[in-house]
Amino acid sequence: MISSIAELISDRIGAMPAGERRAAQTLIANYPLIGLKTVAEFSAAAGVSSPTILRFVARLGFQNYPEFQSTLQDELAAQLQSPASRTLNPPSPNGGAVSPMLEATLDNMRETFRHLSDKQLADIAAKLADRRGKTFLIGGRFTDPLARYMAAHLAIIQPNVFHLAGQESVWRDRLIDMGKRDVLVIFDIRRYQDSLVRFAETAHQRGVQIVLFTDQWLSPIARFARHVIAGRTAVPSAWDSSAALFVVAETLIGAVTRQLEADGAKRIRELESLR
Amino acid sequence: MISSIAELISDRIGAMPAGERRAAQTLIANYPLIGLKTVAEFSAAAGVSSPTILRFVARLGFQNYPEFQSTLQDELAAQLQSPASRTLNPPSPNGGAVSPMLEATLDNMRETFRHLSDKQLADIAAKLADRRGKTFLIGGRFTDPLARYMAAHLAIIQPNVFHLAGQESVWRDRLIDMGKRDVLVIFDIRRYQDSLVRFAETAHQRGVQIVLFTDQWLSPIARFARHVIAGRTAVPSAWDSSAALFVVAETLIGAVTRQLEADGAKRIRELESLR
DNA sequence: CAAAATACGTAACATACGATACAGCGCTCC
DNA sequence: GGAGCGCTGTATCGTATGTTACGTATTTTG
Repeated sequence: MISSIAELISDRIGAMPAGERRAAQTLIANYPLIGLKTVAEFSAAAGVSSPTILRFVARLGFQNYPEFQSTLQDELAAQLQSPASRTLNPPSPNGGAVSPMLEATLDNMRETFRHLSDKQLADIAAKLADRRGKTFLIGGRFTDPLARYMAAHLAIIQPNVFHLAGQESVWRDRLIDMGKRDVLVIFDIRRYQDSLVRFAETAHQRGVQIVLFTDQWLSPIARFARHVIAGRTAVPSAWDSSAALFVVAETLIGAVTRQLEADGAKRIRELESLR
Repeated sequence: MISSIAELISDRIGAMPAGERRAAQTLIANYPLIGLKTVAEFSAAAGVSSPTILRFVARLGFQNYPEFQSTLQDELAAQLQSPASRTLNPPSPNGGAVSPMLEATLDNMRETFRHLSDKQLADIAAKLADRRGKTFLIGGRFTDPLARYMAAHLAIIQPNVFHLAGQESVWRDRLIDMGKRDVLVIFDIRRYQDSLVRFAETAHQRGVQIVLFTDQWLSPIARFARHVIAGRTAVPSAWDSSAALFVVAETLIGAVTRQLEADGAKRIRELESLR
């Protein structure tokens, strides 16, 4: 079974004429980047002419050069999504089914945070800590618990935090309370829910600022969102993992708490005395 | 010092207009591949027009789109040359407040799983997959969302899964439905809730098998529990972290799903057709 | 609330890219 | 040694791509 272009090449390189073989070798030498550049650059690097490059990719079975490039990109994408596969096997300390799941989850978190700057988180935290407006939280089928989790914390350190639960008609009616100063935190990963998208759109039209927690393929809500947090969700399981988003949520909770420290501490003391 | 385009983006994303921010988000979401495609494809993926993409790369300081692409390719080349650098300690690309939180969380997970044997997880999974009895889930103030999350998944692959919500009196009355063959999954971390402890005790007396998710100091419920999962919760924040428990929950969900594969798949198909 | 500034998209444009036709060269096999 | 075949490069063509100008919508500011 041939899965990568690199294999395909080494399989057929024997049956190639000299010029095309040089093209093949140059591509293998610094795979796959040369293949993503233009035909002219590729040909220059290989020391052959453009048509030779084109004949080369044609011999590999591609209809045209763009098709060849797309395949290379897809290959690269698959590689980049699962860094674990590249790490020359972390020799699993306990060999069972646990390890791959844990490793994938840890990778997901690292990857998620790699693309998440302090500044971005700080901006969102500032927005959530801004007490001039209300904060609403809602999630999809599997992610609503994350919304609840976040709401449970935020509601303690500041007033006007609401988790939208129950039937669609119930929370849709609450749109009437939402305005420019309010923030709506939405959790939505595949398969994206129409009801949430519609809800987000309406809220957006009312000027509500949306903070979206989604997966790397971005829920359609992203187009209405002020802030988008894209978490990695792929794990060796039948389900997607929300763990990375969960950790981002916890990080945000911590950041908001820090910002509200003064007021928050006072509030917490008050709450304590209420018990 | 800004070394990668990704950092450059997260540095300036705050100062961008809406459209360009969408472009930035889509690029970050599946970095860097979108940026290697054509302007048209990029714009389509981001849901904006081509000029917006060009203005976006211009704002990042590039003279034209090809220059932007070249930089991305160079970056990719450097990454591909040294795969290890990605996984072995990403030398914290953002040195701010994010990193300690993330690092602590990752440590918590590793520690949690270090004391968790495959066998233990397999036993619990087997118990949860045993369809002769019912499964109840409940959690404390901050952990109830974890119970919900788990219930949302388990309820799909098997019948008789119930999340206990609402007022204490409501779920206490449901004790009457619980017996020897049933399983009660409880999430309880500091500060442990009396109501939950009492509930667990009664359930235990009725012969219910208890699976407890708690922190490393062990909730008093541990006395009654058949299985105890102790997760690390310490993070540099005002709150404890439930992330490690969350990952254990996801792992269990995966394990149960695998055990029920045959029946579960049939169930899922049925559910699909119900929509 | 009005006016100015900024941002965004549509559409036309120019360029650079991939594709193709053709000619020259070398190699192989009578 | 000559004829035929195959491989390669040059030059040209059509097109897809990046670019720019302009009008409209939206937001911001006084």
